[in-house]
Amino acid sequence: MSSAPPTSRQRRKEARPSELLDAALALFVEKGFAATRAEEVAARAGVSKGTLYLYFPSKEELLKAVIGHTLMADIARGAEKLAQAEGPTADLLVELMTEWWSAVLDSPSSAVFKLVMTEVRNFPEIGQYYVREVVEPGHRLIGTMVQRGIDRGEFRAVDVDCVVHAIVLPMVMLCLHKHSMGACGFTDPHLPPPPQFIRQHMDLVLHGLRNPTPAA
Amino acid sequence: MSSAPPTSRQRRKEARPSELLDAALALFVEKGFAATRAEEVAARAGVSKGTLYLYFPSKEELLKAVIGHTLMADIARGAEKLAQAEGPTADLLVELMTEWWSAVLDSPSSAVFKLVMTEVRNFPEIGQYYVREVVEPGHRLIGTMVQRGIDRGEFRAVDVDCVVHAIVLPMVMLCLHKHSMGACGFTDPHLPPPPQFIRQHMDLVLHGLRNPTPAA
Amino acid sequence: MSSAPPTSRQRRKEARPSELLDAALALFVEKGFAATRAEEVAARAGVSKGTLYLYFPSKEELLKAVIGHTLMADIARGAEKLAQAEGPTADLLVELMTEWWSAVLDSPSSAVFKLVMTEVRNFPEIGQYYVREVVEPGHRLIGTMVQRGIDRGEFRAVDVDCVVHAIVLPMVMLCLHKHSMGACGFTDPHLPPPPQFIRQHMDLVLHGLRNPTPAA
Amino acid sequence: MSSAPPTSRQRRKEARPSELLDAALALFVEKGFAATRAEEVAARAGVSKGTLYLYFPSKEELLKAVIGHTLMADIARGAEKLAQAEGPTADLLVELMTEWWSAVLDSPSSAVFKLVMTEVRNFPEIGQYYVREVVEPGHRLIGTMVQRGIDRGEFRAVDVDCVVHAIVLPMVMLCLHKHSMGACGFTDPHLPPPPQFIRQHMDLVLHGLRNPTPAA
DNA sequence: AATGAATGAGGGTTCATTCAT
DNA sequence: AATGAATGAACCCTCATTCAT
Repeated sequence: MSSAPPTSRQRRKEARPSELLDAALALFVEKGFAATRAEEVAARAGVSKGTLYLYFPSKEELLKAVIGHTLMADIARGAEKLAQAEGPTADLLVELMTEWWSAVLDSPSSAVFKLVMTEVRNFPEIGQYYVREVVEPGHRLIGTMVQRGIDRGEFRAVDVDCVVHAIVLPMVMLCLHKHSMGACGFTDPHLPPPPQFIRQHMDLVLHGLRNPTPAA
Repeated sequence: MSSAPPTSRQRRKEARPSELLDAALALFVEKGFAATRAEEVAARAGVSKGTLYLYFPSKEELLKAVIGHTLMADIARGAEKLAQAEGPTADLLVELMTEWWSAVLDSPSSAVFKLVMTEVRNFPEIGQYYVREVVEPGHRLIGTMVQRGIDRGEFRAVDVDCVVHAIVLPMVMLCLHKHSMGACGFTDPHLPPPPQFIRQHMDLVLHGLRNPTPAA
Repeated sequence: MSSAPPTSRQRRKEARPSELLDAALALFVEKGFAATRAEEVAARAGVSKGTLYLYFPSKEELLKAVIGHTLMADIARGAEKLAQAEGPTADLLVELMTEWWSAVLDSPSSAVFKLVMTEVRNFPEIGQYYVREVVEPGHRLIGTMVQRGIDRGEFRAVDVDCVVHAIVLPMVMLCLHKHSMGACGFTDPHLPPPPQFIRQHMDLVLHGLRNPTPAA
Repeated sequence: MSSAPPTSRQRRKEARPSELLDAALALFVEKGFAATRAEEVAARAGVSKGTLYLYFPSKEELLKAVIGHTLMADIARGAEKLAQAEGPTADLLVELMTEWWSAVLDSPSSAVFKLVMTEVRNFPEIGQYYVREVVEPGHRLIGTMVQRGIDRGEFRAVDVDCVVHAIVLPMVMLCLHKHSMGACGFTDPHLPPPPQFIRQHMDLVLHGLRNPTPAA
């Protein structure tokens, strides 16, 4: 009955918020929230200034929506894969981290890290959201894997949280770098391309973890 | 002739730029460059709006001066210490890194990392300066130490650049965190206090480096 | 042919302009013309923004139509009654003024006085219309009655125009008050309810008119 | 010591708020609050847009200040004169009302009545202020005079409040008219010039008050 | 050298009006 | 006839910068 084919007008209306959020993310990360004009966001999404305000009540609400809208999908997808994994923990971790972070680095999600960093102090709600939805689930996931390695006798009995940080922080830095120095062409000549860097980094950390006398 | 003892007025005058730079660094890092009003900087430095423009021709020039003014000292000091060090490389690295980064984290220098990150894309000159004065000297210094460990047979023959990154990136993240999420009270409950975190992190990395058959 | 009973759609269509005018009058008087949004008028009339523009080419034309549409009927009705009246002039005036103004105060017509007052200076055509259709007929009507009282020896030979003003101005103020201070709950505690006020006021004025030696 | 002659800069700064308030009153009454642009107010006061905001934090605060700033003086002056008056009550009332309202009509104060009327519904605080500072003191003052006339046997024992309204409402209407229809050139041809109208009006009302058997 | 009043360009937001559906 | 998405001119307000004192 009500399944009439959506008119082009309707199709636009449904796509609009997403288009605006994408445009906003790109610009907020590039120039900063304060230095981005609402009109620029609209223009990049291909609409006029007024239209932006049809979908978001203010620039600030747009910012919050940007944070909420992105990452979600990627986080969920990562969680699933990690949870179902089988086999030697070290291999698993290397494989999954390499894959997941490579994907994030290639997607707009990578920009969110910088956006949160630059804007939390002006909009603390952003921080709450980020900790709850990103930091904690992520930390828990990886921590579980590391603990599994220890429990199985594959890893030394190290401090789990510290290892998680050692794994994650450089990855986050990579994301931050991509959207700051990296985007300006200041690519550190010592830095290999991301997937390779990630693998090397994981190897290094896991080498430090490996139990010299496995299940002996 | 000009060696008369400086009057309090003169002393003030010489201190002004530095006071303004400190104020500017704090505010730029807290609110972002674009969201910081020139008058706020002046007020925090205890002078009037007009006075700011007596010392810096524009807000943008003030930003560049802020970047240039800070870090310098800390970098130089660190370089000296590392260069003169003696003894087993691992111990040296742990000791010096712990000490230097702890100092940086406690000083306003730590803020510069965030400032560069947030503003490079709007002012690329900042990036050039940062790479030349901070990234490269720092990388070279630590790289030299790692190489020394390998040369002496203390470390495995790993990729030096990768190790340097593994050492440095989490430290930089710590600085970024301090001035973003951390400043909002979102302290990761898994994160130990900085000096301890640094030491743990260095231990982990160096454990991964250590040669199982030293000088065998 | 066209005498088929009007469908509900047609009935709607004919009622539309009137519903819009009522909504517009209420809102223009409440918030002022400039502060009223076209969409609010439409919403209060139960139609969409676009529909408003089907009936009125612009917000300004809507305003003019509002002025023209109201009052007309009330004015005409009052004129008729006054013209046919018989008996002692004082009684007639008291009776008719009390009745007519009470009716006006209870109807939306009372709002027009305020609307004219607030908007003439921005739309002078409103003033011309108001003077021609309301002020002059009204003044002439009451003036005729007063003159009749003087001619019959019932009233002193006062200045007719001045008396008309003395009668009318407080009534108009009552209307203005109702839609400004009164609508905000600032009812003057000294003010009796309208019909009683009108009667008292008429008594006072007519006491000042009455000839002490009638037809002596 | 601190009585240095005020520089021209200082003199301007002190005069500014007043100049802005005068400009604002004139424009708000002419075009209505909503239809007046902040820049117009500034321009009429001979300053730039930004300067307006140096003295008033928003357009709305400017409106409130306008109401509060005007009338004050005139009200106070009127109160004094009325209080000190001597002689037959009727003469006193005629004299003082004529003089005071003529003065008000010639001053910018007369505009405040219209401003309050047009804007109360959007800014109810205005109403509270107006009732407290203008309506009630004024009513009390005139009421006292009328009561005095009754007490001395000069006036009939009429309803005092009703008389006060009969006296005042036409005067207020005169003020409203001056700044609405009157300002558009729609001068009622039956209306004599204000001072004469006021005197005639007072005569009419007092004739209705006068006791036919004074002190008999 | 220091101040802070003044400026005016710039950016967020609203809303009358249009027009494809 | 009716809708409501889209537009863009207009308006409030901010703030970097200037300059008379």
